[in-house]
Amino acid sequence: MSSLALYDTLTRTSRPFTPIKAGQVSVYLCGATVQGSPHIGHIRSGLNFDILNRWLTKSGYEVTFIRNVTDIDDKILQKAVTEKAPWWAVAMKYEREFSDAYAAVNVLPPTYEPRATGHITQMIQLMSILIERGAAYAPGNGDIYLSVRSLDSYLTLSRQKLDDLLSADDAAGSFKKDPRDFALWKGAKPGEPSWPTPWGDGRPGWHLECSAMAHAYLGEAFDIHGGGLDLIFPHHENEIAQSEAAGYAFANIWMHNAWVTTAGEKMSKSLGNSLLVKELLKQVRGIELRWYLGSAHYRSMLEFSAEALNESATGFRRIESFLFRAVEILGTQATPSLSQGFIDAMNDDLAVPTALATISESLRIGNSAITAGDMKAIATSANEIRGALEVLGCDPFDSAFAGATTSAESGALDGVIQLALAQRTAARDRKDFAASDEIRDGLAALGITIEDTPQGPRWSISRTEER
RNA sequence: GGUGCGAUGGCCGAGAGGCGAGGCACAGGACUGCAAAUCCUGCUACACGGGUUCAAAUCCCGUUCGCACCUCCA
Repeated sequence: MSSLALYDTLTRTSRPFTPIKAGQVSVYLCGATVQGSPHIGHIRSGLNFDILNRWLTKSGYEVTFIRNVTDIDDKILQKAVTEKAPWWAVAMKYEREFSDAYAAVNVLPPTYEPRATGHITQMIQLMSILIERGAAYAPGNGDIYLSVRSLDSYLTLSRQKLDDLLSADDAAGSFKKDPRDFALWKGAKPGEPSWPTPWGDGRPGWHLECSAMAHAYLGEAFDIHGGGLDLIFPHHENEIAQSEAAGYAFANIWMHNAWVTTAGEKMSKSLGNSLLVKELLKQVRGIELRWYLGSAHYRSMLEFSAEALNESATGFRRIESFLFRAVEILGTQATPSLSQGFIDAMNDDLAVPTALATISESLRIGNSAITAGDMKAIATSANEIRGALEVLGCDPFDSAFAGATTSAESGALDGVIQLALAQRTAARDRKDFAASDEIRDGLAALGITIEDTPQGPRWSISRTEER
């Protein structure tokens, strides 16, 4: 039995995972800043860490999974202006879109999903500690800055030197003691939301909320902190700075997922609508989108293409189809189990691509077993495949993916098709192949695929779309 | 300027000193009335130049190219 090793950005090595408290794992994932509709890059992050969550749970840990929502920031305020709506309505609208997108690809809800604006008290408390300890200062304009020169260490995660950084262009003429100091809190501006503090009215800076909320729900030290690669600097560096300056040990392991890229480049928010989750869900099912986004290793860039997505979806249907056939033949649902190969792969820093190879192997064995009529081997393969799909969040029998049609409707549809198939079988029996092919072609034109098996004909909805 | 990541067959995509990952596509075969589905077989790759080693896709040095971050990006 192998044990879990995870890659830690801080040490740049993969190392054995040992939780702080035996049997329990605490995870903090930087979730969305709800300033626009989610694209597949955003959702990939949630999905990669959902696989981590599921694997930890499957491995027997009790997981506390916190994924925040940052519902106040500059871009949300800008958006409120362009959308002519209150900032809180904008934030809520996009938060719902994120929730819908996560649900569509079967990302499990986190244990708790704290919002930044709900934790102003904790932020003020954290700032008080930082000011008291001399790590932060209020220069009098309403802003509060963290003094990076006062820190024992800084930039350990990104391995940069403070003096090598290009200085921020807003540094000139500001109230900052050092141009690299960053704002924990921003003084109130006319027309913008603000909250009262001992140092004057204002609103949170970008980084403070994660330190405050991680502390609120996971305590001074926790196991895993995750997020996108682009958060390493400045967001995570600043979280570390704030938290350590306050005397907290903070995260034990840092995990970062890579991006979805297009034409070799990181997706940006100005890219248009084509890669929004809600658009792609018009092309493939949620389970297929998940299979595609989850198939690359979380630390590898995933180069998006419509062809790759379709190819991936086709591959998934092949696996799914085996499970459906296995259930028909066995007359019983597959019981999820895990092969040793799959376990070893997942334990090796969530090596999903290697894990997928084990599914392919099980699939080949399972399909051969169907041909051979080897019930025991069919069951073993089906169980292993279902177990693997469950961990990857792609179990086709998961109620999360239940279709929208009612059983009455699908029963009626099956009845109609069975009638047609009976006609076709009769035609084939009298060797009237012109008539039988006409029926098959007619059904195909309606998007229904017919396969002749030793157990008789079976039908399925062909989901392959042109383009 | 600083700090990282990467380059693998027609395509996608793992691996990280020695035993051909896997998938897709393609070709041949089995099965089929023909298909579909499935199975079998084939397709032997690691950017370039040096070096270390009995052995390098993997380690070291250099080069080229690509990508990213450097204070409100997942």
